[in-house]
Amino acid sequence: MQAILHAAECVFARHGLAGSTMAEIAQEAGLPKANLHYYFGTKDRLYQTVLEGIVGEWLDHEAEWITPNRHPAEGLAGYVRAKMLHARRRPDASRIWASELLRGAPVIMGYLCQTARQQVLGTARVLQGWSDAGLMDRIAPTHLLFTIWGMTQTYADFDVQIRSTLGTSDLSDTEFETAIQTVTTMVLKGCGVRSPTQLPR
Amino acid sequence: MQAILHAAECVFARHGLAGSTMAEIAQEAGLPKANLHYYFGTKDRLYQTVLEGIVGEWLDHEAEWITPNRHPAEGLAGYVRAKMLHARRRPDASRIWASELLRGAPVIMGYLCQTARQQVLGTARVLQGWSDAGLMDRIAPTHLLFTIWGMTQTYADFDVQIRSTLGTSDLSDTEFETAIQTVTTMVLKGCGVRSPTQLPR
DNA sequence: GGAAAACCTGAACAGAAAGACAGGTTTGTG
DNA sequence: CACAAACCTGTCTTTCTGTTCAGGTTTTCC
Repeated sequence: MQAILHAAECVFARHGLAGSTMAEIAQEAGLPKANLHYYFGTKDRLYQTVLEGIVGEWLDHEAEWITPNRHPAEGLAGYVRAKMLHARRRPDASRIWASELLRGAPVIMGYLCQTARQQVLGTARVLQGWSDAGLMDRIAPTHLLFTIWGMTQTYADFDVQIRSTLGTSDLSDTEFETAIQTVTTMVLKGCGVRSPTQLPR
Repeated sequence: MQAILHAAECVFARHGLAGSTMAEIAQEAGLPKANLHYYFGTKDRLYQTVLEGIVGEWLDHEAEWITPNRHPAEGLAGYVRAKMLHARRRPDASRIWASELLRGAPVIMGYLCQTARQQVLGTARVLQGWSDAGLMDRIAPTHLLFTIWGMTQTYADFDVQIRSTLGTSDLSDTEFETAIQTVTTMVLKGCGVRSPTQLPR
């Protein structure tokens, strides 16, 4: 059951929904194909289940780090780091999410337009608040989020490109730390975040 | 012939390689299925041909904008704008490229590790030169490129997410101009690019 | 004008993959 | 222990899809 979901996540991440076969997922899970159908009925339902498990992770760190009572230097840095670590720890989840979006999000459109949208707009309001309080530059809050998502997801979704450019078979921890540093710097300086030594709030 | 490639690009962008069928591409092109095979033999070869047409676009603007004799303020802003406009003008191409990378780039791995890598490293050297000349901060040059790619591609690949967040059925020109502004600002400030009023070079 | 080459396509084929199902095994429960 | 419920799986069926091929049409070139 859990093994199936794990195997499915792995296979879906490699080949996408259409490119994955129940047979391969079954083999990855070490189970007969019919077993998957016993638990999940159809391939689409299995995919949907996997996706639902991933969906929550997407906005996880947002509410934790981007809050009104934090200083943006702390909030943004923490958020970026959390997103980057997520990209490193769960690249399969990121890829499935990316693949779903690439197709136009047929399965999770509802979630995207409802729950997700509300939370993102809420986060954007916090960013706006930080700007209004003079803690950082005026910058389109939603677009700031889009750019952060873009930068961080790149490290999960397109790591072939990154690895082939750097010429390594996989990113070392130190190289990845450089990546985090770079993205963090881009965000903090890019938003003109004032030093947090001015007391928060 | 050209119609086939165009139709294929459109369909591949929507469903990915595995999710696309020759029948759908044929229909999109208004031709019988057998015709596609007459020209391209196999589905894989058709995909490869489409991809080869796209591959070149990826690095197109890099050599044009990021050159030693430009000031980084001009070079980076121009590059970002070019990439963003490309994302807007040819989202299908961007999506196919993204989809290929997501799968681990089985088809274009060779290109990626050879031609592409060399050019990217060359560009990185220009960025390094700008830093050395004191025109911008010291920042890991390759990672700077990765972040730019990430931010710009997001607007093509994941535009469902962007549209659903903003609550519009498609991005207006002015909204997109805001996006370009935001990304440009993030990059220029993020790299600490000095004002170009100090005469270039 | 005629032959050869290139172009085109309807119909059939072969393999793969999703799903159905019947029958078997284990687990839980009174 | 007995019975039911849940669990499991080998095999079969059906649908889909990439590909082939035989035969036709148009174009090119002498």
